[in-house]
Amino acid sequence: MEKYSPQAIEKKWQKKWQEEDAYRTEMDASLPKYYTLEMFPYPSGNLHMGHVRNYSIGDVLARYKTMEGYNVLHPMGFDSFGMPAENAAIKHGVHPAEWTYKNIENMERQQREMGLSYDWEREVITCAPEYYRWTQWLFELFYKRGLAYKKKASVNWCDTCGTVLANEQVIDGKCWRCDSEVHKKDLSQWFLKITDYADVLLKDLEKLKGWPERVKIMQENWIGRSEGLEFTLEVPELGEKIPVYTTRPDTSYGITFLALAAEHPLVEKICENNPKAEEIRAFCKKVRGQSEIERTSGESEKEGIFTGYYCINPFNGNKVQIWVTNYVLAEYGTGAVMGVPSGDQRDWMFATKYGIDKILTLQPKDKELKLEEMTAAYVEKEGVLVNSGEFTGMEMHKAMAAIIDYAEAKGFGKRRVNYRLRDWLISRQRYWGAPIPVIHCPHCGEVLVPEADLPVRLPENVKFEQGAVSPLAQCEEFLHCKCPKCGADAKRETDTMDTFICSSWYFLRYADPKNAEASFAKDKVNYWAPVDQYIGGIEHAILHLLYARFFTKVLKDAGMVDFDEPFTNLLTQGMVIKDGAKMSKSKGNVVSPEEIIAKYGADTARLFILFAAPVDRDLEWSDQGVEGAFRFLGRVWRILGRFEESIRQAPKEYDVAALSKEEKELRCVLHRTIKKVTEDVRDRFMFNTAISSIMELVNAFYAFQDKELAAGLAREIADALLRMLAPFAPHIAEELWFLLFGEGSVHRQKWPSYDEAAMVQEEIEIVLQINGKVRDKLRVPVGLDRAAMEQLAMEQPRVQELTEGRSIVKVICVPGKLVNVVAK
RNA sequence: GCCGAAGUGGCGGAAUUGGCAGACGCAGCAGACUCAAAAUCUGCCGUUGGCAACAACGUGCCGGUUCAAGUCCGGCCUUCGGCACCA
Repeated sequence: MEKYSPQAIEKKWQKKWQEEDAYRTEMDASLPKYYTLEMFPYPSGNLHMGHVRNYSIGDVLARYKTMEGYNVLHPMGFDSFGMPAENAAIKHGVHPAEWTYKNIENMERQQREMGLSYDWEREVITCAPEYYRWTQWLFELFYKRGLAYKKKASVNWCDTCGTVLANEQVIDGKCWRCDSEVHKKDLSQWFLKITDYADVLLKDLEKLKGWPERVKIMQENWIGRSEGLEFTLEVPELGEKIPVYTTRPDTSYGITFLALAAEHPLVEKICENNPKAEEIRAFCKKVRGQSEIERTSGESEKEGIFTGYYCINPFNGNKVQIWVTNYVLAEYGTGAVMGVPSGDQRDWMFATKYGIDKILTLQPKDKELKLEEMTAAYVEKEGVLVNSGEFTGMEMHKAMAAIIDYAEAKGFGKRRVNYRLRDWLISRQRYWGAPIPVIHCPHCGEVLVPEADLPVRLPENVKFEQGAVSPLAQCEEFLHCKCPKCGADAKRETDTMDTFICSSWYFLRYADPKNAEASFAKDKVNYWAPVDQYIGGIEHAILHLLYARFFTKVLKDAGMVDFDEPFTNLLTQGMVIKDGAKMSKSKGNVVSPEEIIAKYGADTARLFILFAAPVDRDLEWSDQGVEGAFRFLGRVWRILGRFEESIRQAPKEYDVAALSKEEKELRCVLHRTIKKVTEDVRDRFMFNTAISSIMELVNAFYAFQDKELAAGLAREIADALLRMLAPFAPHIAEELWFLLFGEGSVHRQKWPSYDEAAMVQEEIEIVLQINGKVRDKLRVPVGLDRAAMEQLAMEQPRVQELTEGRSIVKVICVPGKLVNVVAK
């Protein structure tokens, strides 16, 4: 055998696999299916180590499940609409499509060089008209079901990107892509009604047993369900009622002011014929002009202005001042909040600052509170009501329910559930996205583009200029059209869809990627989906994973799929870091996968990245660690080379009983390794320890390098070793399989099974402890009972020596493990 | 502030059900091979004391349960992540 040379053998097998369509998958209802999926990448141009990790994990699973006899779907595609392509167009004058497809070509090449077992026939590219046609079709489905609507709203705007953003895309008040500050703008925009599904998106998290707890908690927080009371306070002077929402109805008797958001619709009415109108308007203008960061950051000062008007607390008839403030959110609840200084710290600070009254309504069971002695609101989650009319003396949690009942009975309030989740803003003022298939007709209003006319194609002849409005809005040939209903001159919608729409259903398209009649055939999707194992980064915990769940639920309700959750199991991989920080160009700590593969081969790159850390933890990149992985593959190569002759000539069946004691022990190691690796891969995704075990097996094999070894056993080891190695390092396993066994791919073999009988040892080592400390070790026959163990232990000179002159309190025996002698 | 995860040798990490702490790998040290080096193969490798046998200590900190705790319980500390004026 020649020297291990990954460059030569990897190219050879990649070519062969491609020629033979080795990873083509077809639907086969007679086989159990397994759908494993890695989050598809944005075609930025090059793979980074995060991709390598993601795909290596997925490929191990896909190959392992195939060997276990599953019909495996393992596809790949590109999430190829989005800003960077358009920015490249502005900067370099290259068309986004050209830039994107060039990048896809390069990344595909890199993926092929990794030796990944994708069925490339199923590739999905979201910017292709054959795909976005169906994205548009799905938009129309949502529209017809009342789940897509356009409305004027105060929305997040990023100047740098020149577009609006969804709430989920605003991180700490900044744009998720370019990190510039986001501010509010009043615009007419398209939304998807994800809030209609808030309740079921929350409730069904319970079904996701195979999801990491932290991801579920993040979604739970994001949805933000709360229960409370909505009730109205009358404003007699204006003949108006102001609704408020509270989760603390038990404090309702303590209202001393009412706080309106600066955006509240009543503010304008309040300003009519109001001597303070100018002042109030100026205050609102100032507040609304502030950025999200200024308005919400940390302990920003609470400010407000008294309107001169009063409303009536319906519980006790108290007259309550109406204020406009900077700390009430317009979009949450009703945009108006009851102010209870004694029960809420923000209200306390506000009332103190502006000299507003305070009324105590809650105190601890065993202690009387006095307002004059308090320096902060009483916010504990237990207490008894005071100054609360008929509810005085009631325990607060009982009072919450009783007060809600009271408000409902009197007809001024209602029990209500509230969510933090807002509707999903999906329109983008950009070119490189799927056009929203809507036509605005002066006579008919909003009209959907007829299904037969889909896709609404992106025009190719457009200009890209820095800071300009969307190229689509300037493209006359795109803009002007006829109304499909009445034939009048009409205009197209020029907004495109958020790319997260494209990625909310791509995993379904893989089941039927070339369907030109529908987004997918129902039987195919119901065979393959839901995804059995989804793998990707934690950064999508809310964004993509919430949207995809929403889409799936809508498609279920529309009768298009039979399942209501898209991803049965989710694995969130850790980041690849170097020198303690995430790899990034700005930090200069990027290691290029392409260079690593060129130097050591894909097998080494894959093996290292799977071995260096458990999949869900961050992984510290180590150039020396890569060397180690490479050395290990070399060791495998050499030890099999050492026994090449006997492996080739050995018969499949051989007499195990004739093996020497040492050989039997080696065979025992082999079968224990098979068991361990199987369990680590199948049940725990502990690829790092699976690889360790294979290394231990190889080390045990090396003990025979200068000795005679029964040919049958050498063959048995080589056979199982290569099968186990195949999912991790597919090329070297294939090459050695070919060299040693000739015909047939290792990847079409069955996963090895272990022989319990081979794992039985005649003797095992047990530990002797005195008072819990290890003092000796002892080889004993397997199956020794407690009494015999104790007797044997007590006979040991070491035990006698150490317990001499002491009284034995008790002796604990754990069969097969240890004896602990407790002596005083 | 609320919620969550993590903390083990020089480093990455292992210990799955409470039962030998440190598997496997990296780095380091030594030996074999070689004129020599590289590569390869072999051995050693938690800390302290000791020539050694061995002993003491050791899984963020303090305490507890237990014959036995990295693992269970109570109380903290640190780091990272998510949410955060959500009424």
